[in-house]
Amino acid sequence: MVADRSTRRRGNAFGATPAVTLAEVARLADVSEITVSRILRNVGPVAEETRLRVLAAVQATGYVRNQVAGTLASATSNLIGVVIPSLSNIVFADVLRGIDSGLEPSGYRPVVGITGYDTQAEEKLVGSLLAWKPAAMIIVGFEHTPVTRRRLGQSGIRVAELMDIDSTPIDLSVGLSHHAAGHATGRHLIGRGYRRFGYVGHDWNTDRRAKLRWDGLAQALGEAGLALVDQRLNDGPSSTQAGREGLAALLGGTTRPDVVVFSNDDMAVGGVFHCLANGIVVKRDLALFGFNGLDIGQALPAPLSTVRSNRFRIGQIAVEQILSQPRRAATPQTIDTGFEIVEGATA
Amino acid sequence: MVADRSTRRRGNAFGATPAVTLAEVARLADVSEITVSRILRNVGPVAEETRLRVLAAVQATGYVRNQVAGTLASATSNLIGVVIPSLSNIVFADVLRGIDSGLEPSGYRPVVGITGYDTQAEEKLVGSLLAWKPAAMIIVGFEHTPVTRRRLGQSGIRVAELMDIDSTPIDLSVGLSHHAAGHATGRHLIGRGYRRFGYVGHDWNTDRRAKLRWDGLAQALGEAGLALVDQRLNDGPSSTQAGREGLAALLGGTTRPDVVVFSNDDMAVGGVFHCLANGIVVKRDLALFGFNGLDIGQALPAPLSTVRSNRFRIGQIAVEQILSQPRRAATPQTIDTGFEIVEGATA
DNA sequence: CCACGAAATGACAGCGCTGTCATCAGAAAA
DNA sequence: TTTTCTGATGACAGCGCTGTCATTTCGTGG
Repeated sequence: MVADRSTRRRGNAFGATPAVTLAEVARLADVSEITVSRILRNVGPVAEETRLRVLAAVQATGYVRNQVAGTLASATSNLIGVVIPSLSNIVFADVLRGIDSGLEPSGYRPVVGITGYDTQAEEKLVGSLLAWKPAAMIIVGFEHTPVTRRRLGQSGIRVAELMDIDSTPIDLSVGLSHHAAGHATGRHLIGRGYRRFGYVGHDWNTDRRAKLRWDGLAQALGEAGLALVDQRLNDGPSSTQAGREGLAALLGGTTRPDVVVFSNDDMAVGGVFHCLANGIVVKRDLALFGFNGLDIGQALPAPLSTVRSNRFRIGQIAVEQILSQPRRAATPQTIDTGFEIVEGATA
Repeated sequence: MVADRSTRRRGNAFGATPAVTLAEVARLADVSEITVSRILRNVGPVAEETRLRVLAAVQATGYVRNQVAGTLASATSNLIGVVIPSLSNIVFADVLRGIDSGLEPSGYRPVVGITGYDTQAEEKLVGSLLAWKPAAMIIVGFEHTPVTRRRLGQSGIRVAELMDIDSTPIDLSVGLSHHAAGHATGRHLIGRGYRRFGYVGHDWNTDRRAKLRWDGLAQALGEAGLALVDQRLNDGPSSTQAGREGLAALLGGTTRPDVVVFSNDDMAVGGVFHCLANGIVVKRDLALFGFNGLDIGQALPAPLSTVRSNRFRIGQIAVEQILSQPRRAATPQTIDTGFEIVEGATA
């Protein structure tokens, strides 16, 4: 005998609660399912009386919409895949905040994945996120495996690559030119009279953008007939501690710089701490310069001289673009969110 | 005449790509859909030869699984709803990191929502996350509207409330006793000889845990026959700047404390900066104490004395619990992740 | 040479919802 | 009064997959 298939499964994977369906609400309100569906989605004409009756039934049953079924039926997802390298770095948390803030009024929800700066991990992640048929994907950077790039390309959905605009995007990129930021840093500091440049940085393999800034800086120096007098590269990720140690090491060298550019603010703050702990008067004895414009840098006893990247806006703008223009343009687009030199008091 | 319904819809909401289905892969590999499904999910016995043929077909078509359909059919979601108050505070970013790290090997994906410390916003969020029929929900804190609490309770899925264990959870709570942490702070500092306690804090309305720590501190002081000599409460969120200003205001008062306890490390770091900028020698002139054990505090010229909360572990443990025990226990559980006093050099 | 069990595969229905017509009152227009 | 809308509601099929049997195929022992 054939089992009763009509009750084969109930509740979720973990064998939880029965789950009220549209059908039950409809029965209770004495209307058809589709009418309930319409009311809950605010589409089509519905008599006020009916609406109230249905809403009461929803209330009474404790009905919770099943977006999974809805998404399948309508082929309209309200999920947005978000792929970021890390949450340890506040920069990406800022981007994610921006994304969330842009999404907030729309009802779209971010599904997040963290790659740990590993493009292989990213590949898997993108695969599993695409399986949810998200309405769009937002991903940090341009460094993807060929497979990732192909999948994103073929998905047909909008794909925003953030932070960086120094390459050609799959569909849309939102960010700033890190090369230009590095260059502007060099010009700015040269303009202020500095000549002996030092550099303290972190791992370029996982942070291509830091390398781009370095390139820009080096180019600006070259154009002025200058060159870095010394530099130190830590091979871990950026951190205050790494910046502190990096500056200590640099100052242990033979040539004393008059200004040190750090790969970012985290590192630069570490540099400030090194100076504080060693009686080096920042700016008078040694100028320091960062990148990002983090709050912490501005709260220092002497606000950090740095470049402000508009991370929050980058996330927000990406979302605005995607939501306002749900189909890809014929050619890849790039949105430059720019940057500003923050004078500060350390350089 | 009736339209051809078989082609009524194609691609996603935004009218994107055609989308390859299981059926097409099956046709190409000359097997049934269910066989393809089994192979992709690694279930049931399958001939190696068939597997290879199917995988080749998957490759050839560029097939991407549709988790939405799969979830609906199997009533088994691999989404986990995550609700946090903010990402500006690194503490919650740490928790989210912990969650992600715990989820990573399992294939589950976090769907994130940010409340902005607003329980009304949380209510909406929880509603829309539950609509995705997640396998579980992870949420920060105990402060929910009655509706939120009811919905979470009735959902039947596992619900983890994080950070705090000073209330009875809906299902599971993972965190530390903030009251105990505050109390331990008081005992510790009293033990080191401090008697004139000051306090600099931020808005308690949005951070109940800070209030709990204050309560514990006050209690410890009371038990020793002491009381706070003065305090300042900023009514915004915690920040380095707020801590800096708070300490300045406190020191402008009439009674000079010998130690100042801050509501957290962000605030305390601001306090350190104030001292640095005003020639106050930390510890000799004034001791400072924080809470959280953030990296930034430990990278200061003199490492901050504080209490380490194991935020990353909290997220991780919550996930481990949920995945290893997918059904609710008969009674609510609480997991204490504890805390440690970090001696540091500022108190 | 046949029965039997395990391995491999398939048929079928249905998960819970929504898009697409179709239908049916009642109001407005003719 | 009849026609024509417009507003309100419903019937139906199907989104793409997976759970549940059912069936086929083959190796092995009697």
